[in-house]
Amino acid sequence: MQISSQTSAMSQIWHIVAMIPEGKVCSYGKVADLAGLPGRARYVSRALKMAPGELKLPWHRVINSQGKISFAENTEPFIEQMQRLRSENIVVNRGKIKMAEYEWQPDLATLVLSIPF
DNA sequence: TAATTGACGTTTA
DNA sequence: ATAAACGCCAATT
Repeated sequence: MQISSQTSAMSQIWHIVAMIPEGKVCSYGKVADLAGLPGRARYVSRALKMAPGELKLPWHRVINSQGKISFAENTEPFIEQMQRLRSENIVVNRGKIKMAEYEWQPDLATLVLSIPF
């Protein structure tokens, strides 16, 4: 694996995801915005897929803007994500949750000071 | 080198 | 509420 500017962008994303607190969720697009990559929601999904397992990122707390799990229903990862969310007291119905109730509201000051430039 | 693929989002119908 | 049509672009094929 090559350390490059791309890796840097991914690490930005990883830092953001790592900050999502238990019992809360954040959309791919929002993570991208917070990481300074507007319009790059798809890149967030790639970054999560490429993330080393040792980082133990709370990847299950990242869902799409419609409040739904993005893995196809009944697939192994879909089921795991749903179980992980429920284990944090998040109500999930048909892979969908109520965004208004669980969306993470990041504190900008903490955010800025937590991310390396 | 070129084409396809996605753990997505917004706009439009 | 649902769905299609775009836009996006690194990684994969």
